[in-house]
Amino acid sequence: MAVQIEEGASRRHVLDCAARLFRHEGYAAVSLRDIAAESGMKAGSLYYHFESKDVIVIEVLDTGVRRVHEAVEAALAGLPGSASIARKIEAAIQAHLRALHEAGDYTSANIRIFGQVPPSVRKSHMPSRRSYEALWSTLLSAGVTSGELRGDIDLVTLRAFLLGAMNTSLDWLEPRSGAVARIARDLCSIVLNGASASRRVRPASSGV
Amino acid sequence: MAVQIEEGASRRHVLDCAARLFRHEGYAAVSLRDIAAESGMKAGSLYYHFESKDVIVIEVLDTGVRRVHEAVEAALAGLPGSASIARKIEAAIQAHLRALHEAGDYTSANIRIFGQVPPSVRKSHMPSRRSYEALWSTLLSAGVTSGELRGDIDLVTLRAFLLGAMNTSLDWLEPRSGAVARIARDLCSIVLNGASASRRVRPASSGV
DNA sequence: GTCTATAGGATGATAGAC
DNA sequence: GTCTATCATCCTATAGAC
Repeated sequence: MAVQIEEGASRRHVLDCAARLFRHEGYAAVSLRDIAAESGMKAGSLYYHFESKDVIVIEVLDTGVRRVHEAVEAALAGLPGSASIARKIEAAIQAHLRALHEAGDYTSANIRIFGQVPPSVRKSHMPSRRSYEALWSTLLSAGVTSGELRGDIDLVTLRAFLLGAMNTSLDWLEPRSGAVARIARDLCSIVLNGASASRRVRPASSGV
Repeated sequence: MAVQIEEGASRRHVLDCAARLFRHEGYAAVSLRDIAAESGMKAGSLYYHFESKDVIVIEVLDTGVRRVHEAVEAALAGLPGSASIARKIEAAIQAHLRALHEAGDYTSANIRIFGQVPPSVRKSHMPSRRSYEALWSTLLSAGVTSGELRGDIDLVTLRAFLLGAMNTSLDWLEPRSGAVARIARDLCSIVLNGASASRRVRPASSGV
């Protein structure tokens, strides 16, 4: 048991360092020498743990999506089955944004470098992405079926905009305390009051 | 006059080629040799027209934002001054998405490589971005002032989500005929019915 | 204006000592 | 498991011929 725990320890350490570098520097700007130095190693030593740079990148990408996926699943599992779609979407948005901004380097690195990696790497990573997107498709479809979401909007479009809007928040949101919660509330309000089949719950109180 | 027209012709040709390559391959994957080959030149010849790779990249980035900016300004100028904010936002979204998907390589390249360029390049390019963002801030602020948009949503957040959602459509939207118009309509409907101070105009007709 | 040639340096990956 | 040393290749940029 203890053997198994220790088995991949330094491998995991290298991945942690790689994720941190990719997050802040981007894909192409991070060399194997950089990853090695950050890990307290020399470049050649990395090849004992990984057979190529691509393998490292793919593992960072997959881990990033998996953590967001698990965070959102956990948030949904924490709700009663009878919860409204609105509540579920709000919980999912909150969990996605928290994972992106607070849960470390893998999630941020994933969004940051996905568009920069070679096509072969992206291809290997796509199944993880598809799996997470399916969670959202299921959620939104259930909303349409139950009548809580409008039926006249293409769900692929809605899902893409939602994920796109959340992910680009990495580019401009400085992670101050409470900021993520506020952003999640605003985005949820914008999207839900547009996508919900019912009329807006609370009208804007603009004046006195 | 004819002299001036010809003056920067091959310089412009190089930029066209660079934009096309950056759009499809990303920033780091495109070398000066690639740009030269695409332009029908050798790498060394580029230095007659540009003093560094950074200069080429910055010019591609600035041109990309400028074209979107001009397209949106033209769309707004084509509306009567009395047009509602909703109509103006719809026109702006439509113009932004058309410029992104149909108006060529500079606009797409800009979105694609912005996150990949060195910090010094990004810094040089920021004024162009800020200028375009100001257009949207003005538009949204006018909507709040006139009472057509809710006053309880942070406008920086709204603007960032709108631009983010539109820009990421490059990642997943295959540019079929009519697709852009449909996406623009859907996004506009989602955002406006959430951000508008009035209640939803047309309730979802889900059945017969 | 475009070419060839090359400087000067970084990169991914491999071989073999320890 | 980690090291040193190195290969082969690529890069941006420069110098000088034509």
